[in-house]
Amino acid sequence: MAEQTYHPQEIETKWQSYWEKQGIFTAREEKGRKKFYILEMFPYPSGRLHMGHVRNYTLGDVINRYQKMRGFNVMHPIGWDAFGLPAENAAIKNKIDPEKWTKDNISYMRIQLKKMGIGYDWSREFATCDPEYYRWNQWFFIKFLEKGLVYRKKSLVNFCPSCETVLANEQVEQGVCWRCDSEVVQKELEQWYFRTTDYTEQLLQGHEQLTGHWAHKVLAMQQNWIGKSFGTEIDFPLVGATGTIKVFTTRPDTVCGVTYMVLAPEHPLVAELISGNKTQEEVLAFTEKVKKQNKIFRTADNNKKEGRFTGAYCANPVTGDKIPIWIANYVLPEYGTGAVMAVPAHDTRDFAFAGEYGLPVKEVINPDGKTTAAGLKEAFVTEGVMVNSGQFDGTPSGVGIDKVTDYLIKENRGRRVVNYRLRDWLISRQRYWGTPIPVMYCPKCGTVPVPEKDLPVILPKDVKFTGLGESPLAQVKEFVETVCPKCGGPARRETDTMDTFVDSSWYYARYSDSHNDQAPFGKAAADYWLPVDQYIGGAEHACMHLIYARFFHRVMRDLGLLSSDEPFTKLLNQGMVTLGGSAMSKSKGNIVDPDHIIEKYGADTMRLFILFASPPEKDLEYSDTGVEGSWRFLCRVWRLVEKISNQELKGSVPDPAAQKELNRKVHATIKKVTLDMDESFGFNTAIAALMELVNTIYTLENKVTPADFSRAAEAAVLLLAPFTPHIAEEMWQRLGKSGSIATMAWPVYDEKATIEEQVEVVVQINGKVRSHLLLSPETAENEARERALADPKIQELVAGKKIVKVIYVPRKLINIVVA
RNA sequence: GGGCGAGUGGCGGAAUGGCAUACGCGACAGACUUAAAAUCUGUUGGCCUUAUGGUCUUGAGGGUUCAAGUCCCUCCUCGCCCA
Repeated sequence: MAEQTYHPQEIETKWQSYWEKQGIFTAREEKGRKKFYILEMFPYPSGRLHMGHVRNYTLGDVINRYQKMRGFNVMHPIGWDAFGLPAENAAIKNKIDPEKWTKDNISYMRIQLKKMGIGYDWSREFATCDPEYYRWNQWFFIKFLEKGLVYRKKSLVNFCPSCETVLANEQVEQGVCWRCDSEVVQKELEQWYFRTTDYTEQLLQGHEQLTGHWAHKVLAMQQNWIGKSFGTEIDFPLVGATGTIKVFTTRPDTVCGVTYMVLAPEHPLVAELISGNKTQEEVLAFTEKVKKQNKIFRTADNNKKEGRFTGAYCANPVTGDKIPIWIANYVLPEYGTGAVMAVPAHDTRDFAFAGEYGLPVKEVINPDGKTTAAGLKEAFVTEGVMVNSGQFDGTPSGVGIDKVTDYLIKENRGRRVVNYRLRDWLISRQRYWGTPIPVMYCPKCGTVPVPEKDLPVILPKDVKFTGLGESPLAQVKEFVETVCPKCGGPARRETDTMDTFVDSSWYYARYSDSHNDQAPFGKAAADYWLPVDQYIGGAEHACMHLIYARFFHRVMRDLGLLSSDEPFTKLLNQGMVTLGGSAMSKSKGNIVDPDHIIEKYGADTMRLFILFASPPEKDLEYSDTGVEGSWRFLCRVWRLVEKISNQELKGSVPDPAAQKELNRKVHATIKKVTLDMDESFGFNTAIAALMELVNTIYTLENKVTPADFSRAAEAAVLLLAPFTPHIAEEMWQRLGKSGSIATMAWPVYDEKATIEEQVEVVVQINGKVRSHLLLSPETAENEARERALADPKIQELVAGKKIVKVIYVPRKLINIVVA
């Protein structure tokens, strides 16, 4: 046997520099030519690539190369999500400048991406920490301000004590920080917000055009997050005082069962209601304590409900009953109106609270329309029939919701309202390594935006990192102290920076015109390239990046910067790469380093493994033997081409049936691979089909002419090109072809050639396979039936039985149903 | 508690309602070799059977259908999101 001659290390660097020198993946706008914009979520430059990156960028590159071969004008850019906390933490820990740390990481990871053979248009590369980029964050901030889409407000906010900064709602998962898993606490701070809620309905409605193109799961997550609910707002007038408490409820049918009212401790009426009360001090202390509690903890079902009576009462607008007003930890200020009408008989939490404090339970919904004699053991939360509700008695609760609401509207005590869970996006961060918020505070003029001509507000260098307290920028005198552009007097700069999700909300649009220094991007370029045709990334961004970007896109549209409604036409969410069944992580010590795989087997083997091991959406378990298998397959294809280039093929007497079969397999494979690429992201099955083709070529090697063999091998090499581009280029060259395979046209199949002359048709009796027939695919039903019944085995089994019917599925089966 | 998704050989996985287990890994046997690696050939879901063959099998149980991994209902387990 010949010595191994496939040396990926040599050919991979050779073709990587070829692609770069020839500018194979440099994209240019070409009017009239159909574009395809493929993008993967850009990486945070954490240091080195991990297998998750490898998967993400490999998937993107397969689509990139495939669509290019299909004739599209493809743009496939890359850049760096370069602002963020790890750089700052590294600075605190190792006394390295965050900028240097970030840029060193980028340099290393850029080399890694190139070593993977990803075909990027590097001319469009940028990092979000470049002032040329973040100046446009600042520019957007000011445009948003002009449009009233930015505002500053003091309120209780999520604060991560470990990251020393506030967080947006989306960045708190189950009560802990999305980045570091520390428990989030509440702090009252004055902060900047983007008015995402102006676009709530649009974000929801935009789902219509994304349905079918985005993972159902992601759309469902966003829908949950936006949390639209229809309900009734009811006014409960205070007793012995003017004013009302407004509550939002989705169950107005239970209004007669209200036995107490609960306000969130943050509710604006609290102070007034307890004022002058004997227990005022104690209740106040209680509200202060609860305000600091974690929200998830407060609302958890199994958490102990705590509350205090305010001493005040309100009246039930339907029954007129006098209702005590309580304050409790389980009501949050941001849900609905921050006040809840408590119906212990029909709400689990209210029931628990009532039990804790001995409050009455009044049943108003019952499955049979009677009352439960023994009293309720738990809340009855499902629908039933209204009881104890005066004029509404006997009404089914579904109907009751409308009836009660109509009554309240007539009485001017309520209204139909739509409630959303989505809040405005808190973008202030008390950190250094981010975009400075371009605002200053002047004692005379108040809050003054930095004039457009003065942008960018540059992030100062040589900052001290104490890791404590407010933004490190506050310590930089030269930065903070400035001059008010309005009055010329002294002013202080805002020292908070922007959430880094601002950076990633529009980077995909910047790629259309990366180096524009007059605007974030030109309209012509944006209109040519946008939206992104295919976006790829993890589903963990469903409620963060993917909502923010959709919001931003629409704002950019309304600013006249671009013309589409949605940023990402199609979205593919790749699964995780696991080892030992769990996600790779440093702390678990189950890391596989892509560099090592490339060193040992080359990038093509790594790419092939990752594509073949699992469909893109599913989790993928790393396996050394799986990598070996991919390597073996590539060696096998390589030897195929060597037989041609070394002219080892013997010109044996060709067998026409084998020639025809090989040709059929070639066309069937082109068809299978093409459909897998176009319809699903069936890269694993496409590769399986290629393996079958290669197996067939070997099997028929001695029964076909060298020309037949070469044609089949050429097709295999072309089909392999998007997956394993280096070896494909090299083989293409060795097959005597000129030009880069990356620029070749995708092979076309002949439908007629894919049809088999004879197909095996199964003969079933009562659904059980009893025999097989070889038939032409066009065999008519009559003939097929005769052939089946003539089969000796079938005759034996059918003998003496009555044939009820015969089902014939051409090319598949004949099912004889006997009595 | 609600919503969504998943559950198929020893393993990763494949199957427009039409032969379940393609392709790969692993394992076993053989060829080549002094030997090993590499490569090549063959076998490889369970049970019964010398074989031919039979029979069972896609988390569990029902149903629809000539035919169900696939559609419907009930349930179990796991994952994710929301509460």
